[in-house]
Amino acid sequence: MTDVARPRRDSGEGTRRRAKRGPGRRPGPTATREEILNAARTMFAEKGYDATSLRSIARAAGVDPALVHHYFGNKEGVFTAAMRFPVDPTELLPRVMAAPKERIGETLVRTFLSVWEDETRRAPILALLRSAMTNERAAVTLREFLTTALLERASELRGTPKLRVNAAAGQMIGVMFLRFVLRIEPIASASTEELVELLAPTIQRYFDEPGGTDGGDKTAAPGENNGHR
Amino acid sequence: MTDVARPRRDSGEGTRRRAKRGPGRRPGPTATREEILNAARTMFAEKGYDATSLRSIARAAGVDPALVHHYFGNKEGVFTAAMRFPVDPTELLPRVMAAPKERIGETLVRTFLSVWEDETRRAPILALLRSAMTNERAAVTLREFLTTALLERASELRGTPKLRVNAAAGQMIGVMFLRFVLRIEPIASASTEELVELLAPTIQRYFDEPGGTDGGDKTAAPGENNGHR
DNA sequence: GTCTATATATAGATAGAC
DNA sequence: GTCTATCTATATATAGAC
Repeated sequence: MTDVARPRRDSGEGTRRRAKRGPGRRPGPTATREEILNAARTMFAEKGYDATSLRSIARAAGVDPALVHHYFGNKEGVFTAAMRFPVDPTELLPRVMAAPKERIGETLVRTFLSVWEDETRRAPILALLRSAMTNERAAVTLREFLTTALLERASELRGTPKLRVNAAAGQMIGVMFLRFVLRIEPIASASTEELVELLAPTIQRYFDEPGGTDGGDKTAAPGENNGHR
Repeated sequence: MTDVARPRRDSGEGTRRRAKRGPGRRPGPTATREEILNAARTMFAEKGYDATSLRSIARAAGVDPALVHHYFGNKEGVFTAAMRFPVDPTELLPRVMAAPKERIGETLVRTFLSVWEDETRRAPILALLRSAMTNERAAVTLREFLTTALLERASELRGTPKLRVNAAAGQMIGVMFLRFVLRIEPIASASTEELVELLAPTIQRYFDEPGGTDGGDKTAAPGENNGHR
């Protein structure tokens, strides 16, 4: 190697990070931790787990990479801290499932959309989705959340066969994928009302007919676990 | 990981790659290129674009990393070469869309499933899906393929509004995601027949009712572009 | 609590020997 | 056509100064 090995040696002069500031703790209460988490949520949402670096999170948050490490230990620590799910199913799900029998489809679609249209709630969900595609740890996190917190409880609350709840979830997730990830038209630009018109009957049907089109489904008896796990 | 700096200096003795062999071209016709592409398809399917390295592809294919570069130039070259889509929509789609009006749902679900159940055809699709989540190049590839090769042509062939075709695609993609990526039960273990029973009526409905539940849809006239893009 | 400096690993890519 | 060796960039992680 020639002379290009270590190009910089001075500190705080040739580097123009953000505002010039001496070392040591900043004055005032520390909101830095939350800023890092917000930046991390955005980064994980955009790039997924593996492609998001601690350095890029630090850069987005305007802090030093070592500070991120200081707060959360390592990348996985940042991830699990950032991925506290932004929807509380224990509050949201019973409210949805308590809808009148014939409006369960519309209620569910509207609730689902209201969460996804909200940028601050969509980001962490997208982060989990993106990361679950390529990272086993994220896949386990998402699978467990979906299964125990949403799907199984929805099945129990309404006595709907789990397979049909899965199908309804697939419909909603698939549409969100086309709308927000691939941004395929015209569904990416459709209004909430258009989507409700389009999807509510499908969701309604999954929750309406416990036996499917010709009664061949294996069903989960309402309020009772049929031993599927 | 190597224990010290440069542990090996000789060639073909201390290294036990696969079989011992001298340098230079191997005898016989060269199937190496295809082997590399097969390995690349598997790797991209498992890890996505960014997390797949040229070195890991070479390792999986049993060749030297430099050879991968020799054939395909760079990582993007390997990707586009590996991602030649394993389903030919110009052959498959008209066959599906020519089904009897009342069996379009079942036909489409069965065809879709037959592709996804086939490991060799599922791998490259999964690769595209995974990569599209985190990589813009892959997202563009997948969006263009889905839009021009599948969705718009399906809409034209049947005169179905594009928004409804999008919804049908979302249903299928979402279910495949739950089944093959997240492996959520019970849909991950459901049989083909169960899935046809479950999903065919939904797909059928999207292709059946051009006006939606109360006629509010914007429609695409058959064989004519309504100027949505 | 926040920073600089650096150890260590691995990525994509190139040059050139055989 | 296939390989070794190496360059450059960037990743995660750690040590310790202030």
